Amino acid sequence: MARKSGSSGEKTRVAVQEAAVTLFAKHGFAAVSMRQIASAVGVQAGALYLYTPDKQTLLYEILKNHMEHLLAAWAAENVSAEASPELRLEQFVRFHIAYHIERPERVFISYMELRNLDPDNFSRIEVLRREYEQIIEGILVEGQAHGCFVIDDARLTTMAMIAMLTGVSTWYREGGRLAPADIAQHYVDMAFRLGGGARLAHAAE
Amino acid sequence: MARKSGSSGEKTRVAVQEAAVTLFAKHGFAAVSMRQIASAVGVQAGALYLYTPDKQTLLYEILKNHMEHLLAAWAAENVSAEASPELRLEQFVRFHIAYHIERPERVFISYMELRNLDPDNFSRIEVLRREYEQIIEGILVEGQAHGCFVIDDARLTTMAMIAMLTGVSTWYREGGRLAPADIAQHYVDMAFRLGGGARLAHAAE
DNA sequence: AACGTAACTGAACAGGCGTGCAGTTGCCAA
DNA sequence: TTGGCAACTGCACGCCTGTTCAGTTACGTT
Repeated sequence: MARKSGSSGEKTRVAVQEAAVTLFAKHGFAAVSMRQIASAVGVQAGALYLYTPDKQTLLYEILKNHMEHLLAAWAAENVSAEASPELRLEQFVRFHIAYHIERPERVFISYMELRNLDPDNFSRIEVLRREYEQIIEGILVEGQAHGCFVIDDARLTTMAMIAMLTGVSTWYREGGRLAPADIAQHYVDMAFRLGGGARLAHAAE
Repeated sequence: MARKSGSSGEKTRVAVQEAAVTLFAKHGFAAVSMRQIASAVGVQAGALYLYTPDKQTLLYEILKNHMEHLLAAWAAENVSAEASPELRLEQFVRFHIAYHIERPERVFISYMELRNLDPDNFSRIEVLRREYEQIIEGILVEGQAHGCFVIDDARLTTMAMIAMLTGVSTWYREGGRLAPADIAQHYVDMAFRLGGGARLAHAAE
């Protein structure tokens, strides 16, 4: 055999990325061989090099796609920059939780395999990460200026909030005790508490 | 050469663990070879097997030591079970932040390399992790019963708080903008906010 | 129907992997 | 001072690694 019947380059390209994502998430980048990826795709190892110049680039492309898609998805939410910081924080938290719950593997890889990027690729991804962090930091800073949030240290609160929100991907399992929408609601509440503006959202109390 | 002059089994045993911790933290378990560890210790690869039966056990021992030491260190804080939940939460947060800031490598490995444990070792470590999580969950639940904390979902708040607190190890660098004690204070404040008991600690505002 | 090219195989390369073990050396107790 | 053991070397084993490439087959176009 050589070329498979019904084969198409684009289909295989996608299959390679998906197989790599699944395997990297389960075993880690360094622990997965090109032969394992190839076998998951149903192809010989050599064929992978039609789609990536090397293993390192395969990882980089996965992280880059993930971050760019994340940023584009937030942009597509079309949350107006003139909306109140409270509304924007609520929207952001719902978006972040939903996005992270839906793509556990890519999220996992994206902060687990950063150290396996070579320095150049690492700093390219860092730029995108920073850009994403700026979204929430901007909301908090503006909310503080408006007086609707009470924050001691915006940078530290940003880091704490991102850690708290992203943490959902370490324990969430499909079909668990809470539905995604309930989880999102709880995180909205907790984000408001952290921001010192515990009103809105849940109202009452 | 064979035996080195001035050599002692116990010294080498410690050196092996420390070299492994440093290398695992920097490159990941799977990406580090026994030969690299040996070379960092100043020894040939074969000599490592005087101190560990295999690479897997070396990782397990590191995680186990870390978790046991963490639990023992908390116990040594001697925080009375009769103290108020507020006081206990404050003590716990200060302890957790200080501990995690002082041992970044071991902390990093302990949640990064869990998936590289074989199933038996994994569940042994999970028991210890659960035990640690119970400490904070217990404080929150009791505080809720006492009426000094206002919490919707204790389990979820626990996970959020642990993620927030442990997140410090992803960005903290020695000599950074904030001193450890300041960071701890901020995290105490934020923990109280999350727990819905924003009084105490910082007082005023 | 013939041809070019896209898709893929299968073997090969040099090097690294975890681990085992016979042999060598330094240290300490008798 | 001699024996025994603890500490370690150096090489070997079989296997796996990422990557390359000449050869083979299916598909799309002319």
